[in-house]
Amino acid sequence: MPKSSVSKLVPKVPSVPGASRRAAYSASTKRALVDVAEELFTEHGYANASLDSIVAGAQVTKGALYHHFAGKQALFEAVFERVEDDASRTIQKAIKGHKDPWDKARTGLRTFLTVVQEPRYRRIVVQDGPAVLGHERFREQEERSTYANVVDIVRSVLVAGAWELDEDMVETFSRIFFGAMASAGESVAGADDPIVAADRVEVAISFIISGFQALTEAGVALPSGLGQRREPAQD
Amino acid sequence: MPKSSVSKLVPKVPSVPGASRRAAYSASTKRALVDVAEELFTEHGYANASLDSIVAGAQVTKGALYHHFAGKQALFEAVFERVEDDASRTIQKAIKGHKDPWDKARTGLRTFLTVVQEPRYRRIVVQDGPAVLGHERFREQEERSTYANVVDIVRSVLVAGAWELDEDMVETFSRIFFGAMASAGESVAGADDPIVAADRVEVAISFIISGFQALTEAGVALPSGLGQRREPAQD
DNA sequence: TTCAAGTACGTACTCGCAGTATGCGAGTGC
DNA sequence: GCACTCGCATACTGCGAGTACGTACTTGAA
Repeated sequence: MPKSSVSKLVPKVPSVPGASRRAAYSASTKRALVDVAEELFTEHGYANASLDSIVAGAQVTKGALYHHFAGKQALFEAVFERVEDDASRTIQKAIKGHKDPWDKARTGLRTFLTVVQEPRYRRIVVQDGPAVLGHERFREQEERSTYANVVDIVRSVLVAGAWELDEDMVETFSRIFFGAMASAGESVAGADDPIVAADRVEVAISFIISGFQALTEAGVALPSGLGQRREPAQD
Repeated sequence: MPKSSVSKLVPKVPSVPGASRRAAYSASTKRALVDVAEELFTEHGYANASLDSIVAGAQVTKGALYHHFAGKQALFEAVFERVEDDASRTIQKAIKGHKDPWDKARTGLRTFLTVVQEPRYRRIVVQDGPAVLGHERFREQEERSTYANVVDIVRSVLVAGAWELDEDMVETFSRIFFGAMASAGESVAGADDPIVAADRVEVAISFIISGFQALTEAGVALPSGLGQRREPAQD
């Protein structure tokens, strides 16, 4: 029994000028798939969200799914990308306009702590992301979105501190802060009172940054010429 | 003395006095299962390591597996626990004897950066752990092992800094440093030259800690009375 | 208008794998 | 010695990802 009549659920009409009618419909079902997938992946997790339930939710069949995506993982990746992009954009919006680096850092942190509380971000990016995509692709995706913001902020702060750093060191500091924020975000999201917890995190990180500033004033330099130090791994 | 004629694949003889022969054999197969599972989970990941391949590797059948474990996840949990415990013990051993807190922190960090390079730790704890166990159980497990070490170290450092902190703040700082270390560890493990990368991480974190020390000398206090600060964050 | 080609799906299957039901022999307590 | 239950083996079930193939509707050319 063909579904034939398109009476009920009408997809969005071709909003992209120049695109054909068919292409518009196609894009519409693809979006529907990603929408439903995001919802079910968030609610049940990657492993417990069956493709059958996803295509059912999107009112299509597996044929449609496999026409648009190479498989379950590819579908997840599409969802992942969207969630990450949204998060990244939210942060960028928030920090735009702040020119003082410390101020920018604080705002970025605060925004991140908000974003990380969204269920979809926690589940899809933080929890399932690494396992499903694997280290490799997970990192690749991150680099182009949220992590890039962190690098940007860290660079501003370090430059403001009048430290001369090679890029490797910026990388290292960024990784450290990114991890710190992610972990802190987790504890915030899981706290009884997220607002209080977020405040605590902010205080703690501000304190750490204060340490940076103190070192600036004291004229302490970062050791340069990394890569020379040798230590026989285990002592 | 047990009969020595049991030819090949002899399981460990009852090394636990008081335990019956049967119990010893049972414990042996259980260990074999966890051993093989650890290996295959590490190599192929949780999702791609089939129970059939695990029981085959352990030279038993699914009957044995389901006799000892409730299911695949339970088996993973046993593996996870062991890997975490090993890591925790390694770190504890390393920092034992160091009484200077800063020194202890540095040693702990260095050891952790070594541990996190073990494939089994990266795959089982870092990559698959959160997805398989879920936030809840993952955190529970962590709290009793590696994370506990971090809390210990952070507490020493903060006490040494002559700061008076409530436990919540110790928690917060610990989370932050734990996340920082985990993330840093990831970048170390993925670097072209892990030794150089580890050095960079050490320098960066040492620098941060130096900031703490600078603040100590400057007599800067941490803002206390957390939880009062409010920010109209909707709701 | 017709028609050939291709696109965007739908239908019906396969196969691998986690989990289950059940049987059975070898220790173990009495 | 005897019942019993423990530790495991065998055989099966069901679910879910992926595949092969059919088909209606578009689209562009003649």
